[in-house]
Amino acid sequence: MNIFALIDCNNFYVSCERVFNPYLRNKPTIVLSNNDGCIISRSNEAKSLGIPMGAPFYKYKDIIEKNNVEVYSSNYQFYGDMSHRVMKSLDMMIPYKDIEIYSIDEAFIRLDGYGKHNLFDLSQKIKKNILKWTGIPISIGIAPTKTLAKVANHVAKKNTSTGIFDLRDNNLQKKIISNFQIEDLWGISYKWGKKLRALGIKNGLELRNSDTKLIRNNFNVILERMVYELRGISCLNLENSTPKKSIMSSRSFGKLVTELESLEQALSTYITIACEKLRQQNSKAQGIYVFLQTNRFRKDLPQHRKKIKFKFDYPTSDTGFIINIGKNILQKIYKKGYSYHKCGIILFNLISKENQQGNFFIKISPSNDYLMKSLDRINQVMGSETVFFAAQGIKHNWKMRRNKLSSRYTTNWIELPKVY
DNA sequence: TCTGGGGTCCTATGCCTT
DNA sequence: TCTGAAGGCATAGGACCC
Repeated sequence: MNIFALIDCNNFYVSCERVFNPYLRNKPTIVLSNNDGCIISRSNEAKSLGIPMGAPFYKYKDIIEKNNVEVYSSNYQFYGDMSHRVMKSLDMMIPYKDIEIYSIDEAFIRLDGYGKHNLFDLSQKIKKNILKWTGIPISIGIAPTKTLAKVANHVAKKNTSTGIFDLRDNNLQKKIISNFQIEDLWGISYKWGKKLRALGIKNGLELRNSDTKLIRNNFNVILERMVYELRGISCLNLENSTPKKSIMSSRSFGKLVTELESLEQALSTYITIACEKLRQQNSKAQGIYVFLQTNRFRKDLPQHRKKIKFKFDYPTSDTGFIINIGKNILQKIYKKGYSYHKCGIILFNLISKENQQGNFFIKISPSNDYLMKSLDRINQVMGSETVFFAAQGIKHNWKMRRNKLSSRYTTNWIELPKVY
């Protein structure tokens, strides 16, 4: 029998901040997105104040100030390391092949072989150890399919004192999903929710009971699979981690930018970041998208947004080469007289370095590969941005806002927590 | 003043070839 | 040489996830 469990960290970013700052415990706390734009993680206390997920920060400033809500800028270096600790802990209790790291704060595990054991006890052990080893509280949902494990986890978080919920029983499944609004299911959001409601399908049970052909014709194979998953028939297995197929790097600017020179600096920086990631996974890119946009929320300002795609003559991971191409494209899409809010790049059609095809007409010198390797090594050992490209500039007046940043407690010697 | 960043998969479409 | 059917392939865009 298939048994899946979904391990999900509770209010992950807030929980990370609380690990090294016990003062925050029981205090309403939120974490903001990049550029301090939106609210992307909330403690339970903050949730009960009515602060919604994904809301623009500035719209809730009043409530936040009135209730002394603690506010943090997002600190991905720190959260990434904490995530790694959680997954590593899991790895110490469950065979590696039975774990799928699904996102920064979630993992699916397969527990087929544990059918005879008491799964509740096992779950309790996992939960207890992860809290002890990392300081992060988690919830666990158990079910015969991934989709139902998601549902179970939701119930575990909201309606149990243990943070563990077993949804293997067929009748229990029906009862629980009949109380699940259609949009609360994994894979269904606003658009499809609206369309399903128009067909008279309003909750999980109604979707489970719907005709798969009807769903396939009106939607797609993803939703059809979901109907089966809700019926307890597993269609989605654990997925192995594979190298990325595209890498994106972009940021909103701290303030609006008008001059091409600043845009070029920002773009060069994003290309540098993306290329580092590219080389880290041993890949080369076959093309790049460059995009540039004004702030769509500023109705009072003229709007301009454009993107251009460019295919390289041969796969590359050479930062300098890609910066040159990126800057050329930027000059084409830049129009004077607009205030820009964001730019970025996507490296696409990534292939493994080993599978790189040669080119009859162009001699590809390996020397730049060595140069990039040295550059990565220096920055790894001496700290990021020890060596950088002149095109990135020095002043960086376009840098994003991060006014309430916590320390990188676990990844930077200077910022280690201090005990007095 | 202030609205994130980074991904994946699927389908429709149009062109080309058989 | 023309025509229509059908499949392959690339691409853009839409939907979803955290």
